[in-house]
Order: sequence, then structure tokens, then C-alpha cells
Amino acid sequence: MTKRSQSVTMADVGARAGVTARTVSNVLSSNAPVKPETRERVLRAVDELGYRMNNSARGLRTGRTGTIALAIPNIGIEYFAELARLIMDEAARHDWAVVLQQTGARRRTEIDILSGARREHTDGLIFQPHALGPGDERYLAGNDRLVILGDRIFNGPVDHVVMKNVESARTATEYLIDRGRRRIAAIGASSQEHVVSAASLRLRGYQEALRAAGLEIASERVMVVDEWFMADGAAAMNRLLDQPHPPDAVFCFNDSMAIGALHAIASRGQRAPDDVAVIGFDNIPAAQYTNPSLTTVEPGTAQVAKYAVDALAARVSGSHEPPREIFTAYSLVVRRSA
Amino acid sequence: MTKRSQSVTMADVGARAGVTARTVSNVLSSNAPVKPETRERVLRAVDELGYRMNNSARGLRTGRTGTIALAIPNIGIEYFAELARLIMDEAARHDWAVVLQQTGARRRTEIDILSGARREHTDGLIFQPHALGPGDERYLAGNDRLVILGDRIFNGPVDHVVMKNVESARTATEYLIDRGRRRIAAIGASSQEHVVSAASLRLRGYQEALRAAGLEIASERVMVVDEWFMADGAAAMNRLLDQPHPPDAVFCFNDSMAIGALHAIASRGQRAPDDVAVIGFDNIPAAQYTNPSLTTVEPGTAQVAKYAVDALAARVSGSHEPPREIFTAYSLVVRRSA
DNA sequence: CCATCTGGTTTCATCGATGAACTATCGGGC
DNA sequence: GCCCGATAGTTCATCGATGAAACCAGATGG
Repeated sequence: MTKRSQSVTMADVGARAGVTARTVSNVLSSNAPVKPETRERVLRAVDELGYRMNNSARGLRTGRTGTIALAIPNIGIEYFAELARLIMDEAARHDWAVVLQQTGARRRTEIDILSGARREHTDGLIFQPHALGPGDERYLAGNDRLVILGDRIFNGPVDHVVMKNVESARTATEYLIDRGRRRIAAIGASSQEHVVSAASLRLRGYQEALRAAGLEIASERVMVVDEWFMADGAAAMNRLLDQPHPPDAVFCFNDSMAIGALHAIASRGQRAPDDVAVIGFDNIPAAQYTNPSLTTVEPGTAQVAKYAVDALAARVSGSHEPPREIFTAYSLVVRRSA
Repeated sequence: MTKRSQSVTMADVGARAGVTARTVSNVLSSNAPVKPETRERVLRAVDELGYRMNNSARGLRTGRTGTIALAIPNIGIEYFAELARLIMDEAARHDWAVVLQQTGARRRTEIDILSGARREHTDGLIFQPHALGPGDERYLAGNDRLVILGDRIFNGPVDHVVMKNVESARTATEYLIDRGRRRIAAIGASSQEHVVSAASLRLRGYQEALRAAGLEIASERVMVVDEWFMADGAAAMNRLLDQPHPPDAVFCFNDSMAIGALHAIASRGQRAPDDVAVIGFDNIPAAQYTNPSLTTVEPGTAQVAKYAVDALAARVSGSHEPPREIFTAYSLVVRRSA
């Protein structure tokens, strides 16, 4: 209609409806009282002119953008896709749009995101770090309105939504032990053992279970990987099966690697769980549809999403309560692979 | 440091560096000449004060937000997760942030997104419609800076990046015929046949191949589904296997459904490809790691992402060339399942 | 009859960065 | 010595919505 669809402003709408821009604003945003028939006329004018609110202007004035950022390592990992989906659903209930940022698990990118370099002035940030951890608290500075996901990794004053990584990993490993497995491998350890990460916590749970059962903790059965993709899981499984005494069970630190492991097992003509039992972590939707279907740890992903968004909402609306650490409930989902 | 981290402005930085806000702007954004040592001082001040550009203000002035929207049905479908990943990578090269919107494949939501109700004043929109199609051109009005993905569905004046759905589906079906299969089913048809959609185009390719080979097109072998999730594929496959004369092959309109189908087959103690050959569509990363690995159509996803972002970039920088329709290259990726 | 209140609307300044236009300084070139 | 052009900065208005406060009925109450 108009030459530049951008250029319709509240003043234009007001002119058409016979009121000022301020009244248009009152109709569209404010809770100030407006006479019903005026409201009617304004809304009609909005419609006729195809008016769209200019969010930059509103954002400049109010300091709110209506957008939050979600920073995750890689949306190609199904768990993060699922997490993103759930978080976006929650965010929608707060009328937030979500800007997605992939960190690629790179330290540099994670720092950039925290320091705001890549952050497009959002109202808040939900952040699942991978490369950053304890000792990096300084990068949190200036980030009120921040929620950290996934692991308990910062000592700094910031809200965390965390899984019971150690406990749930121990539960998964105990399950394998209870089913009579004795040579239990782990896939997904990190090359930097000292860092507190999902990898090191799940590894600890695994080790605790073995130790409690009096089983040997064989270092050659702990597979270190670069990343947590299916390809990494498959490669690690192949290396395990090449060993002189291959394992009779393997605990993968996420479902993607478990899917890779299942594939490697089948490719070599072996069978899960008969030859090797496989257990995963995350309970992604696909875990139900692998062959055999995947036994895995349900870490409370939906809770993570809900708690994270709610915690952020509280910060955004000005809460100054001391940062909380919220734990999600986990459970073991038993299917066919173990 | 400051009470409200938001409040550091270019003027503040300038004051500290002994210049005006305009010069700070020149250093940070403009290509106007600035003396090296001034630049130095300004950058130092930026650092010391922890200054972050206010994107709302800039957006208000320039009319650019530095953000584009990507609207897809559901990021829980792996193909869309992969597509989103690739598009975000491309967008990053244009210094764009990406706001993700899920339509849920709902018509109402798709209309809302096009009409801007849920659109947070972005610089442009990449949109994969599902429920909208030909006849809905009116909803495109006022959307310059729009790229439509996935299928050739609008006659309106808008850029499309489209797959060769009919041809590639025909190729996939022909492959099954060449391998000696005769009772070939299809999973993924839509209940609204008349709408031009991925579903109807892939169905057409399937039918063309059967017809060309002189094979019967049995309507009971064309499975209609609600959505394209793994669960839908599994359910459809189970219905097929319950038939008196079950198929010896099945062409699934996406990989997620194919994964569901593979699972259904294995759950009933049957084997792919021996009993039933399975072929998918999309070549998602997981297709490589199913058991058996999945033969599928590679539709040129990376090209979709690149072309879409480039086309959008052209529009944003003011191109008024007639809208283009860009086709991606497809190929058949042969693995074990067929 | 004046003071007070309340619903409904307007006026005005403002958020922070940037486009446009302008000033100041410094070398040349003739 | 004067003009010109280039370089380095400045000033000022402006983008569009909204907070604050004023304004203006008309109703209520003493």
C-alpha cells in the first residue's frame, strides 16, 4: 500500500483515527484507559494502514527488546535441538522471541557471547557453556539476567539449572552392573579431566558405581572423544571392539554417541544387547526409534526448559534474590539396548 | 561496575576519550576517517567502561536490526534442525543474528508470521510454509525481503529456493523398481491432496515412477499421515505390515518417518532390506547411523541454506530484480536399507 | 458553588546512535 | 598570499514509541 511498508507510524495511525500517537500507544500497549469506540477506530486504522510496531523504537524507550538469546554448543546435536524447542515453547508463553546462538563449543565464542560482543541487546541470556567453567567467573561480570544450564560449573553469583549428572550416571552404570555386566566401558570423556563439565561429572558417576561394586576401573575402557556427535560415538565403539578384551557394556554420555555406538556394533555383525549392552543419556525423541531401542537416562529436559525460562523471567522483572541452583529430576528409561 | 550496565552510552565513552559521541560512532561503525591514536583512545575507553552498543537505538536510526527471522514448522524434526544450523552458519557470515520461529505447521501461526504479528521487526524472513500454499498469495503482501523455502507453492512475486521434489522422488522410486521391488508403498501423503506441498509433489514423483514402469498404483499402499515425525512413520509402517499383502519396499517422504519405519520393521522381527526395503528423503546426519543405514535422497540442504541467505541478503541491500526461483541439486545416497 | 476526583486524551521530552551539514586545521600548488 | 582539497572532528536534528505530567470534561460531595 504505502511505498515503504516500514514507514507507517503511530502518528499516521492516529491521524487516520483522529487521535494522537499517544492514544494509539495506549490502545496497543498500555493499560491506560481508552474509550471503547476510540479503541475501535484506532484498531481499524491499524488494520487499514497495515501498521506494525517498530520494535527498535519501543526497545530504545523501554529498554526491553522482547527477545532473549539462547546459546548452545550446536543445534545439530539432537539433545540441543530438543532443548531449544522446549525453551522456545516456554519463551512463547512469556511473549519472548528467541535468538539462537551456536557456540560450537569454542571457548572464544563462548566468551564473546558472555561479554556481549555477539549479543544483540537482548533482555536476557540462557547459556549452556561447554568450554568455560570454574575459574572463568570473571566473564560473567555485568551479566545480570543470565541463566546457566547443564552443569554446575560456575561458583559465581548466577542462576543455574543443573542436572544430577553424577547421581544419574551412577544409576545408569549400576543398572548395567545389576544386569550382570562386568566389563563396562564409558564413551564421552573429555581430554581435560580437571574441568568440571558434563563429561567429568558423568565420568565420576560411572567410576563411583564401578568402585562401589568392586569392579576394576580400566583406563582403556574410558574413551576420550573430541565432541559428542554420532560419529564420535561410532569411532569410539569401534576402537573398543578392536581391543583384545572388548567390553560387554558401554555407557555413552549422550544419546547421539549411543546411536553411533549401536551402529558400529551392528556394522560389525554383533548384537546389542546380547554382545554389548548400550545405555545412553538425554532421552532424545530418537532414542525410542533406534534398533534396538535405546535405554537411556531421562535428565528432565522439559524441566530444564521450564525452570530456565522462569528463572530468567524473574531476573528480567527485577528480582534481586540470591542466585539459585535448581536441580532437575532424573530417571532411567529402560528399553531394549540394555 | 556502573549501577545499570545498560546505561553506558557513546557519549560516556566519548567523554572518557575526550571526543564526542559522533566520533565514537565513527570508530565503531562508520568508515569515516579517524586518527589512529584517537581510535586507540576510544577503543580503550570502550573496554574500560564495558560499553555495549545499543542495538535498539541503532536500529531505530538506520532501520536495520541486524536480525533475520527463520520460520520453520518444528525444530524437533531433524531436517529442520539441520537446516536451521546451516542457515545460521550462513547468516553469521552476513553478521546476522537469527530469531527462530516455530509454526507448528499451523495455518493460523503461519499467517501470523507473514503478517508480522509475531515478527519482531527483523530485516528479513526466511520461511518454510507448510499449511499455506497457492491461493494464499494475499498473505505475502507487504513482505518484500522474504524468501520462501522448500517447495514451489506460491505464484506470488517472491523468491523461492526449491527442491526438485517430483524428480527426486521419482528417482528414489525408480531405484526401488530397478532393484526388483514391485509392491512399493509410500509414507507421508497429506490428507489434503489438492494442496501443492512437499507431500503432494513427492507423491506425484512416486506415482510417475510406478506408472512409467507399468506397476499398479494401489491406494492402500499410500499412507496418509498427520505429521512427519518418527512416530507417524512407525505407525504407518505398522499399518502396512498388517495388510494381507504387505509391501516389499517403502518410500518415506522424510528421513524421520523412515527411521520410524525401520524401527517398526525390526520390532516385528522382520528385516530391512530383505523383507522390506526402506528409502528416505533429506539425508539428515542420523541417516548414516541407523541400523541398517538409510538409503535416502540428498535434496541439497546446504545449497538451500546458502541460496536462501544470499537471496535474502540481496533483497535487504535493496535489489529490485524480479523474484527468482532457485532449484537445488539432488542425488540419491545409497546405503544399506534399500 | 467550589474542591476533588476520575476517565480519557494530549503535550513534551527523552531513550542512544547516526545522517547531513558544517568547522577547523594543515599542506600544497600556483 | 590565497584558494583548494583532504583529513579529523563537531553540531544538530532525527528515527518512533513511551514516561511523566498536564489538561479537560463531567461527576460527586460537602
